[in-house]
Amino acid sequence: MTAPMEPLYAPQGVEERWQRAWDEEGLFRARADAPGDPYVIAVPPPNVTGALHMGHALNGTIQDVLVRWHRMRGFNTLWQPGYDHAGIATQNVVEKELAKQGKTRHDLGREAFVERVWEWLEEYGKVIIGQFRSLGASLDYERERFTKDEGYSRAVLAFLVRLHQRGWLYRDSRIVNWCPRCATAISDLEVVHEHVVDNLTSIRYPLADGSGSVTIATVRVPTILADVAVAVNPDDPRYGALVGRTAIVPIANREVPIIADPRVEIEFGTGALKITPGHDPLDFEIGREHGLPELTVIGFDGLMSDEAGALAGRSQEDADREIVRQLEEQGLLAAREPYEHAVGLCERCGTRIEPLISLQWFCDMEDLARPAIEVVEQGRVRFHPAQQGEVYLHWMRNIRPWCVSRQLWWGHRIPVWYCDCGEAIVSVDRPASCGACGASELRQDEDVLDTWFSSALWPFATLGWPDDTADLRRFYPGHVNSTAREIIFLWVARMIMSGLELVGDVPFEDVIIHSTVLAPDGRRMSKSLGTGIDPLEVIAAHGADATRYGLCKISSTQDVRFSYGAIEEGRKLANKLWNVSRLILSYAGDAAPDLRPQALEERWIVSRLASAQRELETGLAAYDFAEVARLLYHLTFDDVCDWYAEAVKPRLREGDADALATSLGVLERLLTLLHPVMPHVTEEIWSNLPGRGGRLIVADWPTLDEGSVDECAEAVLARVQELATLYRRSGALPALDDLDPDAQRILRTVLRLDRPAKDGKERGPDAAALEKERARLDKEIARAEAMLANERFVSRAPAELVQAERDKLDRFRRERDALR
RNA sequence: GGGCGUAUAGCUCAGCGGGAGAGCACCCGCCUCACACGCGGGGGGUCGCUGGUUCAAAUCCAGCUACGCCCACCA
Repeated sequence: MTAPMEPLYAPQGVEERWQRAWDEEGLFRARADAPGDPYVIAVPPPNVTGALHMGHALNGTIQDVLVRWHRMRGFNTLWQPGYDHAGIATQNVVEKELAKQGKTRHDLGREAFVERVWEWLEEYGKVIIGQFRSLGASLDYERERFTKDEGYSRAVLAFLVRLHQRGWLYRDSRIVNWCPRCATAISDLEVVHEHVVDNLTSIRYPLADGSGSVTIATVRVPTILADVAVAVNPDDPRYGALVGRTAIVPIANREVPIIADPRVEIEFGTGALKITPGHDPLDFEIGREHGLPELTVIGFDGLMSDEAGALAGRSQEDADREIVRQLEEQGLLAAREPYEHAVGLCERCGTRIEPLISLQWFCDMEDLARPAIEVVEQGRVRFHPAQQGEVYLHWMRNIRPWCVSRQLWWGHRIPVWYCDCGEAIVSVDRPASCGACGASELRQDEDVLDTWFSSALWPFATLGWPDDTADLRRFYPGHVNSTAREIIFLWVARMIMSGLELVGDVPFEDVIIHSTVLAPDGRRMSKSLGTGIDPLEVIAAHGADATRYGLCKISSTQDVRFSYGAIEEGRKLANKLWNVSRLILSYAGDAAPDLRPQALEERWIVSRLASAQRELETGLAAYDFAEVARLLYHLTFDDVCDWYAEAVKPRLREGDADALATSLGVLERLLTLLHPVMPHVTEEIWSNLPGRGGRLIVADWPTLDEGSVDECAEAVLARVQELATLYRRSGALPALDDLDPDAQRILRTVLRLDRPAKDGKERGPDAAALEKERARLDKEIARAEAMLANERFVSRAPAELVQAERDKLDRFRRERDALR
């Protein structure tokens, strides 16, 4: 014992001390040559610029509970930590720093800017894994990896080369989501949608032969300058005669064909759609299929471009006003009304996305997706909860090409070299010369890869892939990936695809999609809303164990409100555990722990521990951490403290050898079961156990045999508990003659029947309480009798159910009689 | 527009085919030699609404309402 155990458990100091000790003793370390079956989880690499938030805390807790449980069961556990370089996010952070000095990245130039990012990371980045420590996360901190580490970077480039070899990679000018502020393309998954109110403007396009006009509707008036066609649905009876004729785009005065395309919605607007391949994804597709020109009037800065003529350099809002004014003058404005619709925003900076045509690298995904669909269909990869697997499958079955290039400076530079002769060489290392013309003047592609392109390799690039390392052979495939719902597609799907393609096996078997933690009022936790709760502050105030318990407790549903009540419950559990340990240790001191029970309360608690363990293991295996928390709470409070400890106390005082040994055994077992959820307080108490060497973190998890549950003892105790409640409620104690002597002793002990009453305040039978109890029993008896009188129930319900009802009726009648 | 989820005690949630539960809050009684951050007892609920299936529905099915999330090329 390091210090006398105070009645109030204070996690502060204790937790930090154990975090340091476990680490220094190397208990988190995983070695390829260590014994035991491997159990592997890779922590979702947080952004290098990030700080621990509640989602990380929940996810870290879930993973740590699993990892600690498996470690105790003798698995060779590897919980791999690390960081994601987070290309666009990190670049934005450093650009903001520069902006404070009035500079842009272009003032520094590419090399100096990237150098600046590294410096920034050195000073301010990479703090979050350290914050995981305060949660008690038993990560192998020595294995910290970064997606921009040298070895990891080579893996990323090797992935791209492989895709090229497979023929899935291609470069093309296509329409992409362009963020004018970040000045880069982003993937569909990095676009967030927000509802806004714009104007829906209906514009008359005169027919070239002067025979009338066709009216289109748009929310983006300025883009009419880049219109190249008007499309109608071929099945639209209103427009059948127009197809093949020519319309004139107002302002631009351009003659464009009227074409038919089934993707035009007959119901929407006027049923006629202006086609602008340069500024709309659907129009782009229609344009390519109909061989239409691709005009542009908006530039990469989001402003009207030179092609917009007189409006060049103006904002789209200005252009909108100006064009509407002119249309009105010309009598071509048919209608203009407010219209609510969804617009795409950049996930990182909130800027409105411009669909623009640009030259990018794309990867066709169908062949990558096919095996990744199969492994989920076949159950080789399972989602928890299972419905999330359907979400995954739906997306995978409709997968679209992935735009992997980004016009950023911070990231993995695309390993493609261009020669003036037109040759493009895809290679991990810079080629010495052009294979086609022999020239040595090669230019590397300026762009970098999507940050998710590198995260996709996390489960095996961290183990040394593409090299055939001992780690890779030992620790791949892994077992569990626990993550947030919003990155199923961005990350989980791509890991499964890359693992199957590059290593030939799934990266993990179970995908846990954990809850989204909402603020206590049900709103999203966010800094800007002021609804965020910092887990570090919660840990500092209530302790890591309490926080872990609380997070487990609330982790059951898809969305869950953060609750201080759940944390508080965890704190009370830690305190309760601490105090019952003080009780047992103060008596049992140097006894040798034993779990071969003699007396009834011992047989009972040993049985309870076993059945609770069984339920606990079921809960853990099903990733039902809320159930795990519930079980541990009731096991500790109700079973161990309120009943076992109360019952055994007099025997402990008397120095009964069996009681001393068993109570220590019970305590040890309880600490073992609690350790995965509450590692610090349990380790602290464990270290106070006399003559107990070693650490709880690596202690043996008990194995259960067939006879570990004593149903008889549990039944007798249940009867004792009922009688005690009846007495406490009514002051009346039924005859005990039919009770086991041990049971009578326990009842007398917990009810303190052998103690003299104070101040003559002897509590006699309470007539009202007794009457109430009688009424309750009468009701139960009537209900059971009615059921058994129901012939359909007796004949159709399962026999054991009918028997159970008979047993209940007997018991109720017995108790009713006892109350007379 | 498609998909998913949630509606049970004042609050946060469990239960998911046979006696309405937990924690917190509330009321009453206890400083009982582990813990007053504790112990014991108690009050409080047409289990969102409407139908259906069943001997039996909080629990299964259908529809409705409200809220939340994800996906989506209706301009």
